[in-house]
Amino acid sequence: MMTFNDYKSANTYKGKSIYNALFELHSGNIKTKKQVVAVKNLEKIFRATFKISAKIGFHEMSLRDLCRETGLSMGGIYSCIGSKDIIAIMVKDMVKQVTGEIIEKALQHEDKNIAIHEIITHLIYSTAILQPWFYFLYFETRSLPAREQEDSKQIESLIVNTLEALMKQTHRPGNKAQNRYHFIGTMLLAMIQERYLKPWKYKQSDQAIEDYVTETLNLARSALE
Amino acid sequence: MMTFNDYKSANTYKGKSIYNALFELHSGNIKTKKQVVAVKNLEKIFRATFKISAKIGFHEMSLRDLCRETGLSMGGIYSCIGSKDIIAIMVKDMVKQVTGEIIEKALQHEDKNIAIHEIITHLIYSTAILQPWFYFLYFETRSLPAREQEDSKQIESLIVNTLEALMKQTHRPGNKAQNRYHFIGTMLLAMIQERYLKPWKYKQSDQAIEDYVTETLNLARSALE
DNA sequence: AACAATTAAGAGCGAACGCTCGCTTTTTAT
DNA sequence: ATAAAAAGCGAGCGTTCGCTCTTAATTGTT
Repeated sequence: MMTFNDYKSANTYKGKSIYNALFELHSGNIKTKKQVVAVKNLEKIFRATFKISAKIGFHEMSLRDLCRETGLSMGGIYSCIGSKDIIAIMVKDMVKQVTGEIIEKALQHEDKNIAIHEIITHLIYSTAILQPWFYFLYFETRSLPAREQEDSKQIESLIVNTLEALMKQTHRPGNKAQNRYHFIGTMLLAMIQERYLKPWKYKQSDQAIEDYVTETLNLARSALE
Repeated sequence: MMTFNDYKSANTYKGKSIYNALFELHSGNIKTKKQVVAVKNLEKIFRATFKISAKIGFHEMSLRDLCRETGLSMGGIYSCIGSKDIIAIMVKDMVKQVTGEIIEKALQHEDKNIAIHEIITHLIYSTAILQPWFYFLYFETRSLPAREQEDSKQIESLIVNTLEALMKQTHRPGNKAQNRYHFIGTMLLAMIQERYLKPWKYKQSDQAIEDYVTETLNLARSALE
């Protein structure tokens, strides 16, 4: 099994690079011209947003809170974002992109069992690296505009439906699990989410995360027998 | 296995009775003297709160939204609640009481396997009957005062720890699951929560809920083998 | 019918909200 | 060195917030 550190060092979205991706994805909403400047401030803004929102929620976070935490002024913040609400949309778009790429890549495997393992493993690792992003989207989906809310829910159903389809394709006759694939897919997603939704339970995460993956894969195996 | 309808008709907290319990639990915060009047309005207030908060979140719900949805005035609302924030605390207290009673009752069984089954079954049934209450608490725990937040998290850990302890007590030597009881307990809680956190996936709930219980019990069984 | 106690109403309060805009400072190019 | 461009600043705008308080209506009792 791939270790967390191996995955991390090969990952596209660690450190500052995610804010570069964000800048390219949302250049229309960003008045700041020069990418290096925008990226520097976007990092401040999103770090602060995650920190404050995790404690009190996105809507309760005022832009004055955000000024204090980032060290930027109102004007500085508003030259990097279109509006407060757009922050949430930007998070959704990043999460959607990351998740989509993981699934697309996994589906290229001939062996469907390997694909299932890869989706579970890479999603648990990715949601650990980008924990604040995934956590934020889960709790703030409701404050997105309706159209973006749909988008957010589709990320979830893409995961479950992909897992379900892959499990069906590995179906061996005599296996008792025939009609439970959707339920098992749901359970696997729930376990992926459990890990990034309750960070206080998994503080020493880097050490234990491979065990978490192993246990989750074991659950899948025993449920499928 | 007990059917949902059997459980429902024996349940203490269906219909108006939950608001009577709420009135007795929080009489200190309620200015309205006569219980029948208070209960009538509390029902309106909590129904409206759940409806609006589920869509946009508790903090985004203004008291003017609440007036519109309940048909009450500001004065009418404030004679039944101490403040907006106390609404969230009242929900937390109800959920805590309901969950505590289920676990306490289940622990009276001699047979630990029956106790485990009963906790899973009754929690899934109860969280279906009181879905808006449990859903609300999960998403709004962050907007509670710190002390009440702790209280809310303890409800979760009580469930997981109880399940873990019971599974340890049923441990048969030769069983491979020795060190996984906590993880399995976590998974079972995640499946209980999955059901009440994603209501749009389980609209036809009353029909399928017994299947959901069966599948969850199956997961527990296969994980423990 | 008269009166007291209770409940409902909703205008209005100060505080805080998201956001704008005129201005200053810093960076870049010439 | 100088001018132009970009970034950063923060007071202040109109609005909305949670909540209070006076007043009116309703209810219960005699």
